[in-house]
Amino acid sequence: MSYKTDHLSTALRKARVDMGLSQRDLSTKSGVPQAQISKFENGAVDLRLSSLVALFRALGLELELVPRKSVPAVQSIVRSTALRATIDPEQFASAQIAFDHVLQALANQDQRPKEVERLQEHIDFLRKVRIPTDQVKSFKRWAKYLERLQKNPIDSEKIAKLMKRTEELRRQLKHTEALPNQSLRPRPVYSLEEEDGNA
Amino acid sequence: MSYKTDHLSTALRKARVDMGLSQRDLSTKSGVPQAQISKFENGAVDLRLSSLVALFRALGLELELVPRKSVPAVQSIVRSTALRATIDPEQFASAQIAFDHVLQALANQDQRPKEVERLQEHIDFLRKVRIPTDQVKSFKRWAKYLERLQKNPIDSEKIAKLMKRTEELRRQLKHTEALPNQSLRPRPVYSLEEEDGNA
DNA sequence: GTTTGTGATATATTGTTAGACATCAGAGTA
DNA sequence: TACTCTGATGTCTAACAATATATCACAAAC
Repeated sequence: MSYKTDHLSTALRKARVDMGLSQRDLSTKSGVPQAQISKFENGAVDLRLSSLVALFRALGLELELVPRKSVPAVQSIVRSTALRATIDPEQFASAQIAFDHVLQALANQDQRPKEVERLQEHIDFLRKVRIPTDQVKSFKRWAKYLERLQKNPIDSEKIAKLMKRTEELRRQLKHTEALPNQSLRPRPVYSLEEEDGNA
Repeated sequence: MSYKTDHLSTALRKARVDMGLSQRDLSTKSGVPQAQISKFENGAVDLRLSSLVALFRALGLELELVPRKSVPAVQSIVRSTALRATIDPEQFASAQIAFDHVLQALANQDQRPKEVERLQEHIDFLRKVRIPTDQVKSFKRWAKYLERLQKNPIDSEKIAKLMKRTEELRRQLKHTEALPNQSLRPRPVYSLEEEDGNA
């Protein structure tokens, strides 16, 4: 790699990790095979523009052409807007769906209304914060557990564990201030149909 | 071209033209064949990153990764710093050398000291302005004429024509204000050795 | 300790750019 | 008219990305 484009590959890796995506996730989102992503991130391949663009677009990034003397100014702008990682919207959406399923299951059992209420409050909190980059992994683990819960019958033990994990995640994020003007329409527990994917 | 990178190709063409470079000039500067440049500018090829970077670097441009929401801010910064085109430094340097050659020839003939003086004044002016993008072509034609002069014996008729063309160019640029703090060390007529190329 | 997710590699085939040349037509100039 | 520069296009071979698929080692979670 003599032509020094390391910054692009490292930026890709950083952006991907910050969004909590694995190489395989990004592969399905962008259409670029996981093997290619790995090679690119390690500087072992000279990608074509089309592949590059596909990768970056999937991460919400654009390639811009900047005069060399304006590079510092541009980078400072970018830094200032990217202090916190934004979880991949699709990923958050599926976490929400899973969470709603669980809540619904709990409501059907109409037991422990107090716990339902607390869980609802927690997810509302998570909905309105942005995850600091170093805690994306925690969020992802939590979301994954939620998905697993969604697929299996729920007993009281699992509910307890969900409570515990949710509160632990929230504790980790307690230093994260809420976004000022993010509308927080209280999503009803029973509305499960409004989501859909976008490629 | 479904992946819509037109802005990169049009930006390349614009930057290249603004610097007064032909596709072949850019080809020699960047190492990318002229045919590829033509195809890329017309969206007929899916270049590899290394080729892209070589092209952009040769024009003093860098590829930067920008979050989609920051793109407008970045573009406005770039626009504001690129109001005027900067002539390719190497190109200007060779124009200077040619000009000095001509001046020296005139000095050796030690005739028309007044005209020598006026020409010197003109080149000093050209040295300290930036060329508006729509007049790059005029500058280039003038520089080319200078180069031709350098290679052939100079007679009084040619001197007259050089005067005419130089003054015409300067007239075209009269609305161009001088750069405020560009040091204008008066280059002596007889120093011809100080230039050298950089790839 | 078994399962799962992760990133790094390997192989094989296919497709296309890279690269070096060669034209070629149009515009501008001598 | 002839000459020059410019950008677009075509041809050929070799190099290499694109793609699909399969492992593999490591770590974390259950």
